[in-house]
Amino acid sequence: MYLSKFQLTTLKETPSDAEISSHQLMLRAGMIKKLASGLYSWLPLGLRVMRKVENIVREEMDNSGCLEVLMPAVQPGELWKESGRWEQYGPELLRMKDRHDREFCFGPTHEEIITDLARTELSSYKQLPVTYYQIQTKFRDEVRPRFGVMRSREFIMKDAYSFHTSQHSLQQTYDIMYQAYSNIFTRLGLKFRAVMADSGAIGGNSSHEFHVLADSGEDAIAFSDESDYAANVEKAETRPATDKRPAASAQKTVVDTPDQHSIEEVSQFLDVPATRCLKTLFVAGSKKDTVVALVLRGDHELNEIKASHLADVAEPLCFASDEQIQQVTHCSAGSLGPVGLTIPVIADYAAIQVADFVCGANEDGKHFTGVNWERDCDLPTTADLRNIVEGDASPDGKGTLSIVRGIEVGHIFQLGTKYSEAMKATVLDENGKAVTMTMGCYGIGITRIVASAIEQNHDDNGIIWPTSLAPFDVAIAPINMQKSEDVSNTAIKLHDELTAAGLDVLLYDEKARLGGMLADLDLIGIPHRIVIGDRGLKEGKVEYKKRDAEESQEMAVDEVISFLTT
RNA sequence: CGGGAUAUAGCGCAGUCUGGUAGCGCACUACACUGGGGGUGUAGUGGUCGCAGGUUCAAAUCCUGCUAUCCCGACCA
Repeated sequence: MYLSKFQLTTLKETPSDAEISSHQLMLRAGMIKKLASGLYSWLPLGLRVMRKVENIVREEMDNSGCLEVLMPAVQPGELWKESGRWEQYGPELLRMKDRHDREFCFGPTHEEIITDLARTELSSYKQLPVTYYQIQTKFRDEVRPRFGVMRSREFIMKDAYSFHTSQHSLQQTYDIMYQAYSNIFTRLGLKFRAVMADSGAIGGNSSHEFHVLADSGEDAIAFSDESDYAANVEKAETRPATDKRPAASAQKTVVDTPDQHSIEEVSQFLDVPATRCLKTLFVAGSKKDTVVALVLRGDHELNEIKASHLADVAEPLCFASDEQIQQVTHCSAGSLGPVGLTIPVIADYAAIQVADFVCGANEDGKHFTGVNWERDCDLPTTADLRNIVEGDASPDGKGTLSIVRGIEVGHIFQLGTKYSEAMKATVLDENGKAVTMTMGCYGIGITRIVASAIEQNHDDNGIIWPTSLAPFDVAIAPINMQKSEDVSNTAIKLHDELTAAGLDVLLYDEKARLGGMLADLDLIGIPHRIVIGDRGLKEGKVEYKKRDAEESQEMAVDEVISFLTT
């Protein structure tokens, strides 16, 4: 491809409304252009990358035995009413009416449509299992679209749906999809992790999220250094400690702590590490007008989802009001502690492991030091109340946990019969009896992958594409091509021969100074770059540099060709 | 939906307080010079100042209403 026949519109300045690197770089490189909030046009350069992602996904899905279909983006409301989601789905569902006043929506997902397809197309167990997939535009009317195509309203997704007559068969396909997803992200050249989702709720391996690792990711994920365990931080469980609590060595003492409320303040004021301070939070109980005390180690954070699942605690979680706290303790939040409380007390597993701890004295401006469970107050019931932190033991008992940030780009889960039952999707089994099909569902955010690949691979100069995603494989930057026949001939020769060898080559044949060319090529992230100049050609050499290499190297023209094509 | 901000050329911004015929940088066009990281010069193109009303001899500027966009929060696959 000659640049003069392509379209490259790069920006030197960063558009002001782009916050994260991938968004800024996609705009600067001229990959996308915003049309309205959450809506983007894909320009030629960006589309090339997206097609690469699509093709890899498509190949791996095909290799896994899935069948590609294409369903309408606009869907009749009728089907959504049948599944019950017309009412359930909030304003995120873009609803509309046609000229006959019939209701439709722009599909945010396709369970209803595929289930309708399956119930009319499939009639025998002999046709199962089957997995359909499509690569298609979705629309979700996000409350707050942001970060460019990372969280846009219209986006492209690969969604797949499988149909089975047994849980066993579903599990088999699920495992195949898990492997296919791993293959896809490996081929894309991305650092990723499969992470357990909904662990506990449905149990077992019923749901996994696939995350691309990047510091700017919206999710925090915990993984073990010695096993495959990996989970979303908000879902990762902590376990009761197996060690014995250290023996008490200090006396319980009341100390004045005027105006010291937060753990940070108290810990600094008394010069006691936060790990030896306990924080006590009052929340609404599950019975009306009751209050429950939750006790956590000072350096830990309450996990509101875990807490709200406890039988004694109201769901959703609701913190006690100042009046309620006053009623129970005659003091205000900031001086609360578990000593002498008459309301139910639930402590986190880690909190009861602390000896000689600091806690509020339930009296304004006073704290206890040297408090010990059992000796100074009853041992409370214990539960998993907190967010897991770096260094915690892995819940599977193997290794310790590290925490990294990730961008969710894939999700596989077992749907069961939620849709097939509501929509009466059945086939006849061996005995000629109608059975409701069991379903699985597998999504990959195509457009989000493009953005997350950039989040994971860029530097100050621009994007560094993994080779499998790059819009072009090789870029040729000829110095003064318009004036030097040597340079021009070599550039064209390189372009033609590399292209003939099956590489996507971009020849910078427009008039520009070298600095301009290099800045452009670094920005758009082409993996291999060849600079050609008269000076080097006198020695028969051109200059080759890999995008992420520190230094360039001199090579003979033929050498470069064989280097890049073998 | 709550809080905050912005809207002037394709992009980044000044001008608004104090009303008087639209500015700067980048990009773009033409020509010349220019071999190592967005170079220089000369000459150009491009804007009914988000929209609608009002005040005024006169509105980008003051007033009213609306719309769009962004940020923080809540919500959410």
